[in-house]
Amino acid sequence: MQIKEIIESSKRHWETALPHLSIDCVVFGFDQQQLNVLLLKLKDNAENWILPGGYVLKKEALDDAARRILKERSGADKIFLNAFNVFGDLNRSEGYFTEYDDDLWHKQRFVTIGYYALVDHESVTPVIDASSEDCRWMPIDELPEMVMDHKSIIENALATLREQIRYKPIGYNLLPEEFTMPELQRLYEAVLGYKLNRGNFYRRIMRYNILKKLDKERKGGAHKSPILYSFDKDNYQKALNEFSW
Amino acid sequence: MQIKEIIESSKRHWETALPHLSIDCVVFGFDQQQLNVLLLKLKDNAENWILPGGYVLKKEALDDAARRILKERSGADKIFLNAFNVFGDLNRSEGYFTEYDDDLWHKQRFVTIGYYALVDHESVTPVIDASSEDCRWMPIDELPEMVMDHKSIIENALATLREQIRYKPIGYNLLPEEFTMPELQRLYEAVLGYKLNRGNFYRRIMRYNILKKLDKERKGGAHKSPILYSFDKDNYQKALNEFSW
DNA sequence: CCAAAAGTGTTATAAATACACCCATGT
DNA sequence: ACATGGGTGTATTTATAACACTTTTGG
Repeated sequence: MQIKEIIESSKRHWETALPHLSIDCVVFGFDQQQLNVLLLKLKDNAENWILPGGYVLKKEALDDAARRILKERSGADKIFLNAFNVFGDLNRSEGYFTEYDDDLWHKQRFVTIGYYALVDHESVTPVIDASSEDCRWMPIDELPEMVMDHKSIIENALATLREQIRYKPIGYNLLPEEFTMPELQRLYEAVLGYKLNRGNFYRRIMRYNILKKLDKERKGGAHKSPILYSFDKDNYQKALNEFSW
Repeated sequence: MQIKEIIESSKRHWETALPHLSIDCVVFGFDQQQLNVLLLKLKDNAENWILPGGYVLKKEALDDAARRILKERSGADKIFLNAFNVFGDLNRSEGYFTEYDDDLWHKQRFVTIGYYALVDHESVTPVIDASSEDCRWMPIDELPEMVMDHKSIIENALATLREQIRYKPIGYNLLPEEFTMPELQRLYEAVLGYKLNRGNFYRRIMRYNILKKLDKERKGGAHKSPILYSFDKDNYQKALNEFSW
């Protein structure tokens, strides 16, 4: 980002957003192989990547801000969003923007709200905005160097996701509308980080009654066409509200 | 609180604290009978109670702020503190302080970080500060009318506590240094809201290996003196870090 | 003696885990 | 033919729950 652009955006932010408060989104996406996180690379910031984040408008609810930021960054719309932690240490942005004036927006002390989001990999077109030189999916087990405490924010989000998956269904927002059983299983394995037994997974998933079997198959593979499923929205929501997985 | 005092504190807060950001503490204490929450009643605020809360100093980490606020309000020192959620809706403080000028600190739009704290009931002396007319323990199943969204913040904290107790040990900060097995069981029952089987509870607790049996008993009861225990700090910490309860 | 506490035994039930079998089907 | 997918059977282990019995002990 050019100095001029930074100064410009700084003025705008002071006028429109709540100071000292930011939102960082850990956006998880699944590409049928592995779990990925959406990351940005700022211009002029060497090799360091950054979480898509933003600020809360003065008349905007926190959750709405997270949704807006995510939409701006990824084009993703129907998403599962959850505030999972707050990061408010003093030293978390130490050493950044030191060469700028103290009234620069970005140089404030920030408390950031960590949101994690589950999005369908396919429905997302990473948007490279004015301040970024790159925006892309990165696999969670090969994260690049990251700015400030952003890597530990991701690890914290992943730990939360792994706890959640044990007693709440996951997948509604990480998979396309229609998907197959092996795809769902691979998603679970990617989140948990280990293999699951196929037969047991099948029975367990079926027992929770959150799937609708569609009357069609995914053609074109090299082998037997797998059956397509979609989530039963009502039962899925019901399962989300209980906590007994 | 007198108008004059409000105006005074307003000036001070603008100088020392981060705007738009507050902390509210749900302080749980156990009195051998039931689970209680520490609540305040503001002067001039009719029948409405409020959570002990405060603001984050400009050069103060979030967790430190929560600890400080709690110490000021309760005198409690060695406490278990945990940020459990953020409350950032627009309408959460709507209708308060409407009769004051817009530059009043308290009239800002606030995003509040909810912390829950577990404290030893005995070690706390509720402090009635300048702005409060009352400060006391209230049982969680008989909460009074509360200001803004504070009642739902408590319910959210309690739900979090009930989830936590299923896979992490609870009690280190809710019980005195030395305690008996029946006391620990009553604590669990108070948190969960239902009775547990004694024999099974005994075995389960023992299996987790977090208790040190002391070589003495609690004398003076009407019946057989129960054995005193304390927590084995190392193993307790280890159990906290795993997540397999 | 009585009531609470401590510790253990037993049994039923449910859940998790690991394997294995059979059938279907697209190339 | 064969690799993948769908569906089910089954045996083992582990966890949870309900209940009961015994012994100890303070008053």
